[in-house]
Amino acid sequence: MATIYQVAEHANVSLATVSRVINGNVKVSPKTLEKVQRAMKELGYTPNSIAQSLASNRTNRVGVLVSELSGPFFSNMLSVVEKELRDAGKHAIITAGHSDAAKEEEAIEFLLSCRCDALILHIDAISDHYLVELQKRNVPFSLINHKIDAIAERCFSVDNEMGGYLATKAVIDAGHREIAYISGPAFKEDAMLRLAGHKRALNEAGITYNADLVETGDFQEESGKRGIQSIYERCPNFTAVVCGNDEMATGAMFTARELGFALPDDLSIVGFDDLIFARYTYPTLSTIGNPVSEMGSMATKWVLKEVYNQPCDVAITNVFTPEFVQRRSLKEN
Amino acid sequence: MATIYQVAEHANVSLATVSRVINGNVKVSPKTLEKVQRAMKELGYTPNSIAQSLASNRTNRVGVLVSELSGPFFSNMLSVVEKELRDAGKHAIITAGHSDAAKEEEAIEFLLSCRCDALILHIDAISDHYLVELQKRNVPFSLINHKIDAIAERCFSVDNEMGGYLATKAVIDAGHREIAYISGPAFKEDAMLRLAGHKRALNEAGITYNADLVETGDFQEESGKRGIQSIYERCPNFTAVVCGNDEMATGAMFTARELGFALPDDLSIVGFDDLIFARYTYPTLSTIGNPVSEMGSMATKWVLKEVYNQPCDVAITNVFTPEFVQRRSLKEN
DNA sequence: TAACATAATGAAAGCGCTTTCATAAAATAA
DNA sequence: TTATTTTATGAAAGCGCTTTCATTATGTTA
Repeated sequence: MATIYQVAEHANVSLATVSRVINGNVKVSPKTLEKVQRAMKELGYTPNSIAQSLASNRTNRVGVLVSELSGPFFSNMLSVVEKELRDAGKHAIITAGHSDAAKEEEAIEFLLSCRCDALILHIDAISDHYLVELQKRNVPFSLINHKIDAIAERCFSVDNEMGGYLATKAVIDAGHREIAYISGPAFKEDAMLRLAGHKRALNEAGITYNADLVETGDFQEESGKRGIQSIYERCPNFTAVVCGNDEMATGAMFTARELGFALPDDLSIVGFDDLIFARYTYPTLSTIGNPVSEMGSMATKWVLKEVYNQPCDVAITNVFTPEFVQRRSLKEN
Repeated sequence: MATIYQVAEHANVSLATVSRVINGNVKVSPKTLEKVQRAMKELGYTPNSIAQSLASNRTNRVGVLVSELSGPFFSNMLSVVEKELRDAGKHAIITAGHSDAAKEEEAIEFLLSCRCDALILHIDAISDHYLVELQKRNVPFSLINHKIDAIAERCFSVDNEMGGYLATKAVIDAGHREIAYISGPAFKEDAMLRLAGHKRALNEAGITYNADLVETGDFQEESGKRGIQSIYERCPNFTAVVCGNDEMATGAMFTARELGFALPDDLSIVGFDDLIFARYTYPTLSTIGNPVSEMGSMATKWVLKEVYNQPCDVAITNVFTPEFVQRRSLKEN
């Protein structure tokens, strides 16, 4: 592989000049520019990014932490983040935190030890305190799906309360009054916000909140099965169930059938997230669109702008508004 | 961040000695070893991987090319590959080729320009010739889901012919005789092998192959819809349809219902790949398990062994045997 | 034209490591 | 003990770039 020295010699300039045309931040005369570019082309030169990083003290690495690498929720987001970073000439170093505080911190330490220029974090368990501390270690980071007021400008999230509200409102608008709710775990902020939105919609419609109609799951499919089972045993007369996410909704669908409900005629089900498989379930799942890719994109743009000083063509949006996605699993009552 | 110099000074040895304990390949006396290790700990030293790469001419980067970053088929594989590489201290640089020859070549050039030590490739469109040429450019690579006899030892694939055979055999064993087939595109080797397996199963059962019962799709859901529609218009009396992959199977399911089939009573459907959503469809999808994660794992192990000379604890398997996964969409006729 | 400001270029140091080669210390043989 | 081999350590070059600072070439003003 050709080096900058060979290009310099071939173009009959110094290597400093070659470096300048590579980086394009300092002016060189049109004449030498052309000479150098021709030399680079003739030698098939590509800059050695490792050497660039070492000399410039920029690794061009961006650490990305998500809950899971596999699974439908994140793969779209990763795909977007990765693409935008690559287009900007940066490398994504991707890790998973598995919704566990210790593992998440370990993953962040790993990313720091890689000397990432910046981090894009989707965390589930780490305390706000840790993140505020992290800020002081002068590695810039942006946050997805989590909002901390102290650093709101670098947080990108969906309005979960609004999403919860919209889900339940759609169900109410379809004529349902006895509405079960399977929530995500209490320690997850988004789960609690969605539940809060549910309550607000009930309240607005003058429906009294009934704790017997609510069950707490863990966002996994199995807990959707258990959730609907428990609620059914307590009060079997609900006509709709709103779930904290799509995975639990598919579990609820499964068990609802086992319990003898015809779907969607006897029971309407609504999810949250609009995962890819929401279109494959039967009946297809009505849900709340969670713009996870858009959040990823925005978090990436923030990093490119703030850390790498790249111009940003769109306005930075921090909070995204969710939308109800109508499919077949919600039916008029 | 502490550098090797500071560690050397703190431990009162030369930086060459520190380098030796970091890499552990040359012997240092127990006494100095201990001194250096203590110094490293006290200073909180972590080696700068960029500097290591520059000096050693090893980037510790492994390029990974898949068809798509998002979507269920690859996310599991990526998850496995990424984890195994990280555990080995390597970085994965991940790209997508989008099943297009030009884009795939471009992606490979990109990975080469990143100076990857090795590549792990899942290609759809690139010619064998290109790959054989690539081999001469002295970047080692392994191949997933594609077999080239000239470099078989670095190819990791499932026995697609066998998979196609098993799918159709299961349908025949369930008593079906009029079996439709929706194939993947003709230019994809795996699609053709699956179809060949289908034909073999028919042949073995004494069923005459009827081209009217076969339609070619593109492995996307929509083409499953179109495929079953076309076949239905030609000969509407089939009782089962075998699909080249799960995506087309879900499309076929959808349109089958529109055509008035009750599933699985009037029509059995079998897919291929066992994607995550095969468990969410209704009825749940009988399919062929494609060990895509295992192939990814094996391709990674091959790279670690051959390129980085790391010991490998398991035997290298090049060809994986698929298995039929029984669910509800296949019913006795 | 002289005097000065400005733009373009080059020389050289340095980024944090690895690795070769030379040397000093320790172990072994005679 | 001395000579010889083996082992551990250090000095220094070099990996391919960026960047500062000094220098030269060019342009501007009076």
